[in-house]
Amino acid sequence: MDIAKKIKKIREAKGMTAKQVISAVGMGAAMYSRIENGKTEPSLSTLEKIAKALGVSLADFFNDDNKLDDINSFDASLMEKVKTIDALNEDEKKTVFSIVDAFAGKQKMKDALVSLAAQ
Amino acid sequence: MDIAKKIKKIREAKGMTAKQVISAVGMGAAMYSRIENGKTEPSLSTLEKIAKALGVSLADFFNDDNKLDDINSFDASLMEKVKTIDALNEDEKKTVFSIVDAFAGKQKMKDALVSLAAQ
DNA sequence: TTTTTATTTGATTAGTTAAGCAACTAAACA
DNA sequence: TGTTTAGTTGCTTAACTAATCAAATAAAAA
Repeated sequence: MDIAKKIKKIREAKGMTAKQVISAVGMGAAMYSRIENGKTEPSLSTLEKIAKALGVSLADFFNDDNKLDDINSFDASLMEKVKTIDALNEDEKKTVFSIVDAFAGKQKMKDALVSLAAQ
Repeated sequence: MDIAKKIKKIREAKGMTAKQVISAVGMGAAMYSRIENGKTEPSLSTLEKIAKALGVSLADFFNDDNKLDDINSFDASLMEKVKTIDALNEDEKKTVFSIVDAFAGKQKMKDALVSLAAQ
C-alpha cells in the first residue's frame, strides 16, 4: 500500500478529520490534501510531523498491515511469554500447544493430558 | 536511531561498500555520501532505491531494531500459536503460562497441575 | 434548498534535494 | 614513498516540495 492511502487509512481509523491533522501539524490544508491524494511525495520531516499528529510512529507508514497488527496486538508481557515458549525444547513446546489447542477447542483435553503425562 | 546511521549500519551488516550501493542504485557518490552522513534528507523515492539495493524493505529503515528482531526471530507457526493463546480467556492463559513456567523451571510442575485441575 | 464547513486544485515564491563534475581527504597497498 | 581506491565536500543547474493565497468542489448541516 502506498503511503498516501496508508496515511488516510490511519487517520480515518483514528476518527480524525483532515482539518484536525492539519491544525495539529501546523501545515497548510493544500499540502496535506496533496499528500493524502498522492499528488506529491512528502519529505521525511513532513511525514514525521504527520505521524506525531496521528499518534503513530513513522514506521507505521511503511510496515505492511499484517506484520504491524501482529506487533501491536500483543502486549509486552505476552511477548515475554513467547520468548519463554520459544526457548523450550520441542517436546515441551508440543505439550504446551496441545493444551492451548485443547482450550481453544481444537483438541480433546484428554489427549493434551496424555501428552503432559508423558513428560 | 536516525536514518543516516541506520542505512550505514545495514550496509555494513551486509558487507557492502558505499560504492557497491551507489552503482546498484545508479546515483552519484556525492549524494549517497551526504545521505549516509546526514548532510541531506533523502526523498522517499531515493530511499526506496537504496533499500532495494541493500535488499531490505523501506520499513527496515524506520522500524525499531529490537521489536523487529523479536518479530523476525519467531517463525510463522509460533506466531499462529501466539494468536491462539491470545484468544484464550484469562484463566486459560494463566494455566498455559503456568505450565510454560514449570517447563522453564521457574515454577513447580505440581503448582501448574493444580492450576490445570481447577479449569 | 441554502448555508456552512471540509476538501481539492491552481498558481506563485522560496527553500531544498538530486545530478553532475571537479577537487580534496583518507586509507589501503605495492 | 608513491599509487590507487574509497569516500567527502564544494559548486552549479534542474527538479521538486513547502508555504501561501485564492478559487473551485464536495460534503454536511440547518
